[in-house]
Amino acid sequence: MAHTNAREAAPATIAGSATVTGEIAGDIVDWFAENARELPWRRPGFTAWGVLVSEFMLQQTPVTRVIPRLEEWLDRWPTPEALASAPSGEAVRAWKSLGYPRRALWLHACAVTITECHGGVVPSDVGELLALPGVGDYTARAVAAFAYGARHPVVDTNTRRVLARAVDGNAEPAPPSKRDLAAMDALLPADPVRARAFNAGIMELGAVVCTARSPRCESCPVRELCAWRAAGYPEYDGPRKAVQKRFEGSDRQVRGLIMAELRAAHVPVSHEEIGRLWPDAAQLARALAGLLADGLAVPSPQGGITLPE
DNA sequence: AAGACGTGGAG
DNA sequence: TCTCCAAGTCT
Repeated sequence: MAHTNAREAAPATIAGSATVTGEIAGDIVDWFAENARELPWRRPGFTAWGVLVSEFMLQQTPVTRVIPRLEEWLDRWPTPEALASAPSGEAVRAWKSLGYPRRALWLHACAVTITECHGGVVPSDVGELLALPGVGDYTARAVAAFAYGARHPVVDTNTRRVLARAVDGNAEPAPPSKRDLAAMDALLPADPVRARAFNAGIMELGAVVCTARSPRCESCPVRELCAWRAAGYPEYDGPRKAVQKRFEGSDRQVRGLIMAELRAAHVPVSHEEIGRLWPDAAQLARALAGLLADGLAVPSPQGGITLPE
């Protein structure tokens, strides 16, 4: 398996006790203070709006791909009000090839709601954040914690993997569940400043050390406390994760081709032009129908298809 | 509550 | 080449 060079002799450690989990949090906070990457959203004075935009872009998308889009976006639309006054199609166009373009539409809708219902200020309340389109358990708490310093458990895929290994002794986390929030909450330092650092630090640890493929256990700050290591790095034995379907030839690929065409065009794209994008007419029609249903594409009064207003 | 939803880099 | 998977959310 992939962890061969990370394995070491299993120490006799009692993992999972309150003491150990408290040490884990403290060690991660200390490690993060020394090892945090310099990222745009960690710059002093980065706005709550910037945090919200970055969290949308980071959903299922690697940091390195997000950074250039984020900088462009915030230069152009530095406030929710600025984005709200632009056509939603411009948001989709500026999203470029980040993927999952519904996020651009949702982010635009967030800007409109924030402008009209929240006085142009990104909400700090988790309930109000959850009410925004495209904002789920992760993003709502990430904004509350990172933009406003509130003490909430922030649970993403990195956090779940680190907790699965260090606390539960499993190679991989169980499928996401509401219980993850409670589990993280139990580890969260009482002090909001440290809680914030722990939330960010455990994500960072999962992103750069306790990675999915080849964890760098030799440089892990909680190596000595890790339940997975203590158990001798047992392989994952839970339910098999659903295999992601092949992208080549998929409806997703066809949707992507159509969206790329709409982004590139500044006049309506004719059905004939769309027809040239993909040989399978039935699949193409299905993809286009889906985009129309999602509001990512709209019929133009003059004929053809465009991005939304 | 599985499955849909983009894209591209790494191994 | 091909599989995995990356700061999730929605239905």
